Amino acid sequence: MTIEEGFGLILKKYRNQSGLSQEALAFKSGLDRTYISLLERGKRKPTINTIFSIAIILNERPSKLIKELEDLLDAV
Amino acid sequence: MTIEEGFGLILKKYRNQSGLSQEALAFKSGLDRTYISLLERGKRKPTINTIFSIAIILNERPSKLIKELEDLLDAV
DNA sequence: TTGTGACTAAAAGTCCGTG
DNA sequence: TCACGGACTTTTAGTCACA
Repeated sequence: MTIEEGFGLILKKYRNQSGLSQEALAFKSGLDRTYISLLERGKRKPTINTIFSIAIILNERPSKLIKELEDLLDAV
Repeated sequence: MTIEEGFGLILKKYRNQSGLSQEALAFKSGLDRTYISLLERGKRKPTINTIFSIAIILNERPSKLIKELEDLLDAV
């Protein structure tokens, strides 16, 4: 699994937990609906700013998402 | 302070702690020396992959760097 | 040893749409 | 509600010569 694929899985998980649609998350974070879709499918590598923007909207600490990503990648 | 400026400070701190020059870090991480310089001065927003690459060379967990960045930004 | 300007190639990110 | 695609603009990735 690549870093971006792992990030996509984690993003999707937290977004679903928050009850937000891709479109709602996109709107709140100032990103594009199709870009959220690309991220969740592991087709894009977010910049550090994008990671922070999304994490904040999801009410999570960026480091928590990254920690979970590390664990996911280590687990393979 | 912007996210990328904060990241630059943290990168520089850890690089200095490791005793590596920008050039040495660049060589080990397969990046360009001037790109490391750009990152440390907050002139670039690294992608998630770049963050992971650099953290690994510095023998740190990416989440630790991000955690420190959060604290730095919160502290302001 | 590092900062910087100038640059090209590549990827981030947007906006239109469809099924 | 989402995956997916084409076409697009903006920004980062990555390199070089020079100070």
